[in-house]
Amino acid sequence: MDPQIKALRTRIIEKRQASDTIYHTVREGIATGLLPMGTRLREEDLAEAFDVSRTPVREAMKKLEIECLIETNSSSGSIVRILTVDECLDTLEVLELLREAACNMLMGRIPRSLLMVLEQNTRKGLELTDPAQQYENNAEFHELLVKATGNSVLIKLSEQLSFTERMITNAVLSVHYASNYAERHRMLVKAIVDNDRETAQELLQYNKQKVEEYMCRIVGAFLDASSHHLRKEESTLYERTES
Amino acid sequence: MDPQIKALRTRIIEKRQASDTIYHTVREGIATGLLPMGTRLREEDLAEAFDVSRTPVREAMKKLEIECLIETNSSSGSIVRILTVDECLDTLEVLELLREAACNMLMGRIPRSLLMVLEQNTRKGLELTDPAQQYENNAEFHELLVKATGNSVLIKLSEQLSFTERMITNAVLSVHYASNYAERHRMLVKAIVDNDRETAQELLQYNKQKVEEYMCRIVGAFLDASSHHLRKEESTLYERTES
DNA sequence: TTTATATATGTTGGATACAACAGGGCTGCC
DNA sequence: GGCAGCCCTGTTGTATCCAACATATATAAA
Repeated sequence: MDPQIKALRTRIIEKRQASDTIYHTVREGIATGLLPMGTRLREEDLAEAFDVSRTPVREAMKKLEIECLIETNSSSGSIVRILTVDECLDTLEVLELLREAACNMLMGRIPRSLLMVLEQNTRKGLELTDPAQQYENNAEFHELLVKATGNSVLIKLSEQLSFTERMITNAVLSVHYASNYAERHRMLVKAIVDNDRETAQELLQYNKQKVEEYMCRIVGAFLDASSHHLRKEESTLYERTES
Repeated sequence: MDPQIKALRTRIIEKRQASDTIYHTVREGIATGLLPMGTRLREEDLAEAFDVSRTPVREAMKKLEIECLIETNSSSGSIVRILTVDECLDTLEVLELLREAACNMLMGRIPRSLLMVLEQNTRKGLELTDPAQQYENNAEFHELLVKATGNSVLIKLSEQLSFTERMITNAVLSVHYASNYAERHRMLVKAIVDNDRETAQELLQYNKQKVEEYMCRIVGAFLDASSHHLRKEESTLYERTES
């Protein structure tokens, strides 16, 4: 059994179904990079690691499959799905979109209680220097805003995409996350509170630019790591849409 | 066994796993309204309907569960999840958002081949009078645009939300879908082709308004049908964000 | 009559055994 | 030596049995 799989060994918490525990644990393992893309996931191994039979493992696998986190080949088993560079870029693009939408939905109507939490977040963000922590702080900031919209669907989709972002970030941790973002976060909050659409738009635009830079650096890291996946050419977009 | 469950009886297609067939069939049943919200789904019944054991049924159920299409209570069984009015509105709001984003991404760069398909779609749309067909035509239009972006994540999320939209529409089919939309679709395509952002924005704005009206009518229909679920008050938003 | 307890029942959760299938390696023949 | 066919092995797919748990019900006692 792979040592990574062994590391998943977890006491099945009472009052929670085994398949749930397995699902969440494996999912977390994928996000953190403990189970890197391409890792083989044998049902038997997982069953042994969690000290259960294959049945709950299979249920967990089916859940992960529908989320496109693993890929199953009936004869050769499952692996943690390998994201292409395109998929990474697409994910970050849409995530950015949703976060922008959250800001727009909150314009001029941010609750005071949230404001304090945001203040706390950005204050902490100013002090952080570790890129991994900065990333976490940044993600938390946007998560707070998304949650504040109260739109359950937006919240759910954001969670999904943030998960992938986390996975990507952990996969290419050598790539530093854009720094100096905390100050901009403060300004963004102020703009939303003041219902100052112009400034907010400006900041979001800047943010978008930063994310693009970030994406480019990720692509670079990916291409260094594995040259199997190539960035799609603009021209292929058209071909693809013809089908 | 419920007659609805019986209606699912399907020959298991060779070369496709039973759990897959069950998953897709039940999912489609939920979308079309054959299995209305609240319908009880007993594993045993489904197993009998598909002439398999409970095992593949359970795997299918786990998939549906992770998509929030069914709700499972370990002791009393599963039901097709009952969407609250809030969730319906949230879904339509985000779906609208994604479709807008697709338009923006395509500004000035719509491939000619797609243009012809869109033309075909809108021409057909002008002739339709049946609200159900109009809805289908409308959904197809946006789906085409979304697919044309080539962003796999956007496409996937749109599919998810379109599914829910379909479900909602089928659930309250008495509510007529906004009509006279086909002509606006034509104009929108033209604006995208011409990179005429102003007109596009205007049309999208108008569209948003229409969708809001549509949503209001759905709320009305829902409240008529069941007064269990109430529209959230604005004030609760703040309370919710404090936690 | 009411309440508490025990029991019966319906439903899913988990374990185990077996089937099916694909892939690789080995052997035998050319 | 090379190639083809067969068998073996590894892995998932499915069936079936038993366990657990919650709910409803019936019964007996206060």
